[in-house]
Amino acid sequence: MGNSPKDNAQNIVKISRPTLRRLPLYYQYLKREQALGREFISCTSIAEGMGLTSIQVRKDLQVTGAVGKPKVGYHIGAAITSIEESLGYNNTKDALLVGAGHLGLALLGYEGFADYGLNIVAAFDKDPAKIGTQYRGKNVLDIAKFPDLAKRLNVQIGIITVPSAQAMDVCNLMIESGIRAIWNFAPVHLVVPEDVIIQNENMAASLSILSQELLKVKQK
Amino acid sequence: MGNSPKDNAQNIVKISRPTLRRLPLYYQYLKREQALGREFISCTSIAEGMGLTSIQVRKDLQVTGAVGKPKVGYHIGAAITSIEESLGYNNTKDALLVGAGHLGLALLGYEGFADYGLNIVAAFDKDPAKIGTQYRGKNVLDIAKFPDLAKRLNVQIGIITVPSAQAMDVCNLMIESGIRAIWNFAPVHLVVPEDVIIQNENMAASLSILSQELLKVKQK
DNA sequence: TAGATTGTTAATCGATTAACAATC
DNA sequence: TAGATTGTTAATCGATTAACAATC
Repeated sequence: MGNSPKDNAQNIVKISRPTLRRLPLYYQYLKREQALGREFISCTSIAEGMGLTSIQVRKDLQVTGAVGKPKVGYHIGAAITSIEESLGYNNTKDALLVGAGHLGLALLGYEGFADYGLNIVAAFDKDPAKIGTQYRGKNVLDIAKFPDLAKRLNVQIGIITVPSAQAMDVCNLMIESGIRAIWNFAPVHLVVPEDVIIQNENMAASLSILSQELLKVKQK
Repeated sequence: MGNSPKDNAQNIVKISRPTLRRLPLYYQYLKREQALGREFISCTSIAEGMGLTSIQVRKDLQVTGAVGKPKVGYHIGAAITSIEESLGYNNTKDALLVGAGHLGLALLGYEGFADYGLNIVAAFDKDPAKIGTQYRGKNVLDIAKFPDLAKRLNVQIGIITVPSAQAMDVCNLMIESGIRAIWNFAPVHLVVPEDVIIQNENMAASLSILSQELLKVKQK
């Protein structure tokens, strides 16, 4: 019945880092094409629209389990579902955010995260002026309440948007409160136990790539 | 006089993408060690502190032109300077930002960018309620004034922090105004001419990596 | 001097690209 | 059917890791 050796591997498929970075982009792109009323799309077309090669698109979609038809291409809806499943977008995960500054509020209020299965439950801060306020229907709570709430809701994801100097303290607090994965926006290296996952959002890195490219162009 | 074949290559050294992403992290780390009063550091020590291998650290520092002494390690100050030079942190670049929402203001007010040679001159928005306001001494101006100011100051870098739906329009406006490099925070694929550099800050990608790791751990 | 640590060349690993067969 | 497009296997490219010689 046309079974591939992948069928029994199911969810356990390891997705490479570069592919993992591109999948959300496909997702965004396909969603947009779908909104335009399109039903099928070839990987050549995706590649052109996204500035990649068609082979890469095929390889990437393959790891999600998406299947296309020769001469027709991929069913957009099915491809979207495949990506959603392999990235876990469909089972929503709760998160708590610490640091209700502008960046924190930007993340707290960003509705787009729902698409990626992320629900930021509330924000925390130590500033009395911020505690008790709301932003887009979400509360800014006293940081002292963090451990209690995290444990009660069994939240696994923490988001750090405090200044660098406080990031390590917040990180420790999170770990003590049972947080297993930390999305860190402070430009510091956080030291964590083996079993805690850290994902650094490193804006300085992107910036470096940008200025490097700009430098290269100027030298020509 | 111990000249290496790299000496005449000077600034033209191509730095690989992965290295380019790590260099700012070394920079941050070394700055912190320097602040602690340390003068020399071995790559083993850097590697341990940052969760990398010592060989990788040596290779990375090498492309910046940093030179170490056997048994002593790298002079921290000199290594910092090397990174600064190869990433262009020392010649400050002006940038204009469009979209004075929370994310935009977070970037506008972030003092850390100065370290990376980026100076956000002003923000722009179309919302009359925001136009004319200030944040940390920087003005929020009418988007209508963008082309004029960009041309007059000969600004090369534009930062997009508007909602996805408006990003492409803003992008076009920037290009018409002479912007050559765009740092895009909207989760859309922007189509630009060959000679315009786009750097997408793709939060969804980082988020995907985080949830994927979390998924993997759970399955064990 | 002896030993630690850098610098450099070689080997491995993984991701991208190319080629081509399978198929609707 | 013929041709476009997928799926898959092989070849290339580049980055990481390993090994070792150079040197303070």
